[in-house]
Amino acid sequence: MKITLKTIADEAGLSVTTVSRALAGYDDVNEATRQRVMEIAERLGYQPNLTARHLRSKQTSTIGMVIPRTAYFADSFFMELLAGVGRQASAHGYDLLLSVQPPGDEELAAYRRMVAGSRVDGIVLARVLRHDPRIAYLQQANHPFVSFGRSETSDYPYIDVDGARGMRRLVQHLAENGHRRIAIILSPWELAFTTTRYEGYLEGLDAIGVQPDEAYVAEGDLTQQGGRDAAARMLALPEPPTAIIACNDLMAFGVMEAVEQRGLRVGHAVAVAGFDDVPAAAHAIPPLTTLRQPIYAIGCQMVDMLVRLLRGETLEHAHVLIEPELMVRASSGPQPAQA
Amino acid sequence: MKITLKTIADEAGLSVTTVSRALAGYDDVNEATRQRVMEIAERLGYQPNLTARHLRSKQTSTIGMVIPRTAYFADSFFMELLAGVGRQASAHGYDLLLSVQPPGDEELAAYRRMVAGSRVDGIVLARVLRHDPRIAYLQQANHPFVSFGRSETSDYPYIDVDGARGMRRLVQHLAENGHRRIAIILSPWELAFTTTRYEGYLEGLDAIGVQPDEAYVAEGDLTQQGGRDAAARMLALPEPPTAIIACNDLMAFGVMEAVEQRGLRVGHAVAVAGFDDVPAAAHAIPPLTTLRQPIYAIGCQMVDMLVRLLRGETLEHAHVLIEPELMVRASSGPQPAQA
DNA sequence: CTGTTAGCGCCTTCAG
DNA sequence: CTGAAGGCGCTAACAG
Repeated sequence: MKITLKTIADEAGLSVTTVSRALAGYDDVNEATRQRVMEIAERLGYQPNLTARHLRSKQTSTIGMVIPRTAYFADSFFMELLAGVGRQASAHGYDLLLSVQPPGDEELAAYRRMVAGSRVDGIVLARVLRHDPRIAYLQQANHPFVSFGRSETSDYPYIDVDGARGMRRLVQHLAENGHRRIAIILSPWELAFTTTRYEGYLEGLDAIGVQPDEAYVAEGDLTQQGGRDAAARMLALPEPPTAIIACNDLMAFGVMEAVEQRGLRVGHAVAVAGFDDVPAAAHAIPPLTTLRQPIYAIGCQMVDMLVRLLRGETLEHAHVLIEPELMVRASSGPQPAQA
Repeated sequence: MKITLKTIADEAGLSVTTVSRALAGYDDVNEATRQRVMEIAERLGYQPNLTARHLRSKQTSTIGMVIPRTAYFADSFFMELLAGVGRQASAHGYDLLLSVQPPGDEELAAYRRMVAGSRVDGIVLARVLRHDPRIAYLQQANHPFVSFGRSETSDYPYIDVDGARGMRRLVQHLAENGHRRIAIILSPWELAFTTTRYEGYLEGLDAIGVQPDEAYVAEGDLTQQGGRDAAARMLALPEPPTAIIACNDLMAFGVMEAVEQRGLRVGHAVAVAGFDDVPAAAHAIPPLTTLRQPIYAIGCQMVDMLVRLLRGETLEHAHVLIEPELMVRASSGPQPAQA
């Protein structure tokens, strides 16, 4: 038998209203009455029905997050983000509603259920697309959200890693190591960050006085396999690149495979670099040079922003740009680099 | 403005009831009427208020999970479990409600909110204690749940890794490599699995005809630091162990540190083994011999069990025991082992 | 085939 | 200081 306000009211010979107010700490309740109510509630182990409360109050103290069930779920990106989001949500007294969905229509439907179904107060989302239907929906529904990643076409609160800056820095680093033929394996174009990273790459080349070469630009699918295939094609060119940048670490691991399959040594004949700094990057052989995204911290910060939004505060900094940290490791030789 | 059944009812000149039934697909609605209702709902982008529906139906299609915010959260245990649980919950059409809490009273309170607050249909929990107040609560509240781990004192549906069997196997492996002085660094006693693993260790020693020695048994705290300290003490004994088992990989990494700090070589002078097979185990130097727990798969299976429970089915196998796989790697020499 | 009534459990006016 | 009434949005039983 569930204990409700009514149970307590009957037991105390009071009305539900009074019990509710006594427990809520209103000051228009006789102190003796309150004591009695509290005592009974305690004894019966009363726990308010949160569903009912949410229906009434139109607030849920819950933050929503939809996690795509994709092939490249294998990379730990969402898990780490989730850890940060969960951690900080907890700190602010929020729970997390999670929906794991195959990307596409079902994913969008999950957002609709959460938002229009009044299950969450706000939403955190990641992996922004250039034309992102989720964001279009959330904006049109006027529902609070913060995203990891930005698209140029519209304005909303986000945190993003400054991919352009990171890439410029990386190209510079490779140039300092003597490289001129620097290739890049991009992420799919529909991902918003692809554009900025590509621009950074081009700017980096420009800064070192190198003409971009179409043959040195490929589009990958973020998987290790994809990285390997793209790299294999490039290495078969008459003038193969001496350095290959991949837009994530997973593809970079694939690049390393391709380099070795050609009988070349990573960090010597060919420099390889990634993006993310997943845990495995430091343990790869050789350790992978990469641009570190502090995903856990970003998750925390997104929640901070979102909670402020939910409190009705206005964000002084609605657009946060974080510089990725260049982790120089042995994969980006040629000269022996320290781990 | 939120679109509710009433919005549609007004628009269509019908009662809320009829609209509800039309959308729910009842067959006592005029087909023409249904078409009209559906059309309007579609046009207005109607989305049922799930909170209201849950209140009415007393079902939420949501599975709850409370994640402790502990020091040893750093190990990826909960993240991997969560991935499995999320994956499979999604497959069954369930969402996940997550509450990250500091362990202790607040943790229990989170369970109470979820259960008594009617926010979830069932609960998945992990890291069972010998006397686990969460389980006591869930049993008393008669709320469906499945746990990863068992306690001997009471009966409920669980999945567990057969720690005793794993330890017997591991001790045997070490004995085959010539070890007789085999030490163990246990997890805290309050964790239910500590007992079974310790028993397996003792049985393993018995099987190879070795008398257990109290000096070779220590209690660790599951952290790397803790493993290092415990191992350092043992290695300082007049007759130090030649093999050290740690109850999780994190502590095993600490053990490896301690061994090296004493100027000894892991896998040669001293064999080291862990439990879990976290991703880093295979990449450690030398790679760590360990007992693999298929945590992701266990998460999936727990949800399968739970969903069956929620459907009112009875579980033919309410107690599932999984054998951990012994991953033999170089850390458990003496003779050079293959990775 | 459709509408009225009722209630899930809670909270917030508004009377008394 | 306390209670009655109303409604959040939805659905089920019962009339008509």
